[in-house]
Amino acid sequence: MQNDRSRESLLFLTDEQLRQGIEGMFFAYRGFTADPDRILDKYNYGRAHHRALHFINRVPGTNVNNLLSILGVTKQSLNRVLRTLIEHKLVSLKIGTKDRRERHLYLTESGKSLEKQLSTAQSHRMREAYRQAGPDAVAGFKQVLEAMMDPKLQVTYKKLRVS
Amino acid sequence: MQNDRSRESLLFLTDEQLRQGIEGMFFAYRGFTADPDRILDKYNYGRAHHRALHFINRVPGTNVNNLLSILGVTKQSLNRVLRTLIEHKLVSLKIGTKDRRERHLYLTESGKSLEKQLSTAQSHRMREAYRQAGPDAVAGFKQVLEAMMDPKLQVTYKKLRVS
DNA sequence: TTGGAATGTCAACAAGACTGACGTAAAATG
DNA sequence: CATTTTACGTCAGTCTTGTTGACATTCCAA
Repeated sequence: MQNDRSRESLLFLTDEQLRQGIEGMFFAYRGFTADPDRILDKYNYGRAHHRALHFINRVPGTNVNNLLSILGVTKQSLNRVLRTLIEHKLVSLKIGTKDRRERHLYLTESGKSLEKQLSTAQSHRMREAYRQAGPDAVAGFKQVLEAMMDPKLQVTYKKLRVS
Repeated sequence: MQNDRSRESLLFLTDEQLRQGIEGMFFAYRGFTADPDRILDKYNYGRAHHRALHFINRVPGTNVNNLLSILGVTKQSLNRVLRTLIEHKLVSLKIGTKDRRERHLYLTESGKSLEKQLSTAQSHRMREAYRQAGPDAVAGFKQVLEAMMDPKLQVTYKKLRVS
């Protein structure tokens, strides 16, 4: 068993297999973003807006620093996106009661509505891919994705899972 | 069996499951590009250069149009990248013998060397992720990725596989 | 009370994507 | 042979999203 396992592990990790994984990630990510991108275009937003909406929805009341660490961009970059979302009333700010330096972020009703539109489109493709591949494949898919993350992001990812 | 299958399929496709897949793709893609990005930075290149090098290496002698359809960008965008790669002697041009309008693209020795550096770094992470997840997980990973692609890109992806 | 943390903002810049328009060479076609 | 189409390059301008650096404000905590 241990031997079979080892042999298999050695065999299946050919350069060709790895290359397929690399190209798979590249092409799949294009598909992954394609549907939301079309919706965002209509409202003159970009992927950065989508990401902000997604994680504010996911962690309502998050402060800016927390969001920054999830998104992995600079505050200046996030701030520009956040400013337009606030101007357009998709995101609302609440100044912290305990620590009044902190700004807590929430989606407004229209923010929730757009987020829903985007996640529905993205989930639809994900659902179809899951359905085609089957439950076992999905389990494997997630295992590999998780193992591919930087350790810190892996922690972030898991935290989101339980919160 | 059919019933179990159906029930399982319905059960495991919860919103939470789909959301995890979405966030998994987001965080994993960051890991996926992190190592090559560090190398590219040192040479003042970007991801666009990496992608061009990767696919020219993968399909030596490809013409510009074919590369465009793989990368899914405009010719102006690709041209900018290609121009610097040619100036820096990482890529060489050969005018087609049969159709002299076509430019066939090849990596030079230094081009191959940089591509090797990049793909080694990227493969290393992929290999580790594969090793951690195991062979069955890898098979599932690829199935889901493939099912997530746009149909046209799925064809492109498969063509690269056999060529 | 003062240092540092959290946040915002201004400015400048770069990569990398886009559109649109135009030019050239060569192949394909009527 | 004349015309059209194709392949490719290029110029110009715009947009999004990222970066760094500098500086101001607010306010918690030592």
